[in-house]
Amino acid sequence: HKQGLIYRDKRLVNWDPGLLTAISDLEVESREITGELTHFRYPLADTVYDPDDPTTYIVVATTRPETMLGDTAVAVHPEDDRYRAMVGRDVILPLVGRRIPIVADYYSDPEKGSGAVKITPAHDFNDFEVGNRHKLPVINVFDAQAAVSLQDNEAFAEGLNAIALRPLIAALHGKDRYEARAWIKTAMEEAGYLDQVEANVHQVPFGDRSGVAVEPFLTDQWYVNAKRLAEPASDVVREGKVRFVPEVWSKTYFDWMDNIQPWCISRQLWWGHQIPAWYGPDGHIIVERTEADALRVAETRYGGTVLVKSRDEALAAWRASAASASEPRSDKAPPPQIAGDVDAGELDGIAPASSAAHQVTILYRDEDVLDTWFSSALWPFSTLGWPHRTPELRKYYPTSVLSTGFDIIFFWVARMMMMGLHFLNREPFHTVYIHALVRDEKGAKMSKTKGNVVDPVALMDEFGADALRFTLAAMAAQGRDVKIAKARVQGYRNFATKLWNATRFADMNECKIVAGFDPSCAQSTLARWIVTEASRAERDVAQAIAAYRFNDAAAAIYRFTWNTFCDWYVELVKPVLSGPDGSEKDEIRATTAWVIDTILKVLHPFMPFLTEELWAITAERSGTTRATRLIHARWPGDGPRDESAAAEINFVVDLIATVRSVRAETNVPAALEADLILVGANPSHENWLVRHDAAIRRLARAGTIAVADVAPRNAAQAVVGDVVVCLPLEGLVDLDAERSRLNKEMARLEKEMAKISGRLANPKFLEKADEATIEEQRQKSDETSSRLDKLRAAIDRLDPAL
RNA sequence: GGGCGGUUAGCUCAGCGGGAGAGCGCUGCCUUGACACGGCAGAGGUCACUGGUUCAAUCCCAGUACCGCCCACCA
Repeated sequence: HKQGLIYRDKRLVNWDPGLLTAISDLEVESREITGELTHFRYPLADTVYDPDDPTTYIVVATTRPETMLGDTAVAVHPEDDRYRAMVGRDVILPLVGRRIPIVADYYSDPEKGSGAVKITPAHDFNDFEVGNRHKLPVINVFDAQAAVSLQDNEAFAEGLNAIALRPLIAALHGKDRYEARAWIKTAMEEAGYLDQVEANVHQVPFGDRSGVAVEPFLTDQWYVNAKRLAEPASDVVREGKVRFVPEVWSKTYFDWMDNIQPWCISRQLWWGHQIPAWYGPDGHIIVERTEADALRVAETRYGGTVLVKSRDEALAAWRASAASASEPRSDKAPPPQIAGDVDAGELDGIAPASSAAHQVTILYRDEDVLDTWFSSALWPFSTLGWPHRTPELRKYYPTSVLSTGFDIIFFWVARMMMMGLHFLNREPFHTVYIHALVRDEKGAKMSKTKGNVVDPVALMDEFGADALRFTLAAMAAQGRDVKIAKARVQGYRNFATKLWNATRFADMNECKIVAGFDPSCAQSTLARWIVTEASRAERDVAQAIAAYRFNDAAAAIYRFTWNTFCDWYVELVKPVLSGPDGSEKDEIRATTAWVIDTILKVLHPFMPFLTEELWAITAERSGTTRATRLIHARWPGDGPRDESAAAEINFVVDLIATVRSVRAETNVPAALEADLILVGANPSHENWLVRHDAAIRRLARAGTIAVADVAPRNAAQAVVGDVVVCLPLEGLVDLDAERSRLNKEMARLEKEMAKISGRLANPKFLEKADEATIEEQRQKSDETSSRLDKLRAAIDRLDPAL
């Protein structure tokens, strides 16, 4: 206040006649209304009105006929030839009799209505601006409830014949705006000034709490000079000290900051920080942090005793003392009525209190509270004990990342930036992460007032808090809005159950945590492979989180846990765990426990409750204790990698998957253990087959596994890398199904091959594409053609004629 | 009216210059000693439309259509 940043001003505000308060744009909701556009004729002054002669009047159109009571001009476009001659003349406002000018203003749009527009500065934002430009009087014709208020309305009566006005005032004073609208239309029609009424669809703003049409209304309010605060707040984003993620949102921020308007911060509500302003009887305003400070200032100013009372009491006391002060001078007009609800400013001019030492001066505190966003703007530091220089404030301000929705970039983010820079000279955070907005099933923004809120508690009751949290992370892709899909929450609940069961499996197989276990020393390929995959998953998740790509992070840990760990590792390891005790079994047990630990750590940010629980349970079952809770545990660092182990297991996985697919498609009975013959296997393939014999037999439902130089006839066959796997099941295999399966695969590969060779045959491709891409295409070409050769051979071997 | 965004499998959504993906749903098989909130195998998409840039476009650019959001709007 003392720096001139906060001031009191008389302005039009969006007034909610239901709540009797000024409301912010955020609380206004536009609705499409089918109404009427009423065209009135305003007769030219000093001319005889003739309904049949359009040169004797000017037509204006309005959707709010009742506002005509407050009209103080008619505006036409300066370059509109139709009205050029009329500019500077006056019209007589019908019913009222006020003489008002025709002004030229660019606001008037020749394309709309008649091209002439009535100007009501007290009840329309644009008209208010026009009024300022042309120094027009501002005539408020409504009260706070949006009822017509003409009785004792000096601005309205100014320059008019009071006696002639009486019938109009008697008819309209106190009438609701809509009743007044009807009355005026009728009266205008009866007087011959109604030109026409046309149907009209237009947007009308409603208060979203009261459901009442908002009315522009003239009041005294507290304002912040936001422009002065916005400049530094804009600069820190331009200079990169504060970054928006995704970056496009900085544009929204700049749009707001560059066009910032004075910010009305007073609200006529009960909840909130009460404005620390005290009014004295002479209209002086004292702004101090506390009432004690205000009293001290007031005592210096007024002398004597100063008391703070309620507004009503203070006004009554002032009125009484003003009356007694003016008594000896009976020629002075009586003090103006205290009108309106918030018009302390109108008290200017009331007789000042005497400064005699024995006198008592009454103050009252502003009853308004601060706009909720003003209070919220202080959040980054007021929560840390500001204005005191607390240790918390020193340690935690500035904060780091603000995560919020794009709908409050204006209201909250921008204001926190302004306040933080103003009060602490430092931006409140370095990154603003803008997430998507959850919408209802129709795509509408959730709103407490509309009641279309997706209830998170109900979803949590049904699927668990972790499932909901994971869903939100998985859907956090940086789009605009998200429709919450229940099936998806359910899917992630299933994921939680899956992990729970996998952990149970490990427990049943005594996969205990081994203190000091070093996964890089594991000997078995399975262990080395899963450790490699876990390390990859950890890296993927960490990178995605660092890039604020939470959906990618969630997907990476989901895939590893379910598709790699549960679907393959657990299945491959079963023969070992149910086999004889020994060093391999011990190692697999320890590795399994280690991998689960890694999953818990990496998954913890997404499913904190489940993982924390499992963290405790697994330790207890292992007979150990954890150094910390999971939430405080260290994120796993880079784990070891072993690409050759990965190649080996990938071959086994590929083999099993292929055999399963062939069996299913050629209708091999599920219970049948089919023998496998591998053609084209090299020595390491043979090693791998021996090493994983049990797992392959179990997972591929295989009988014996053998290696051969030549494929048997009439067997089902499939290509696995460089190897052809055959299921010699003459009589059991559906050979027609097998032939069509192979042909389908051929067709797919041939299409692929045609694409690749077309590319490689194109000289421009070879000339312009980068080398890595060309090399990649060559490799793909080799792989595809070798696969095609094997498939062709397989189809040939199926032909019984050969 | 101004601005921004979207249009990819039946549904909800990722991907975004060189092989079209996930979850749910759907089809077939499986009561396999962790899990039926499960397992295995599948089907399903000229990536809205039209033109352009490029050796190459679902991806970049322009336009069209439809959908949505924000701002303005009570003539």
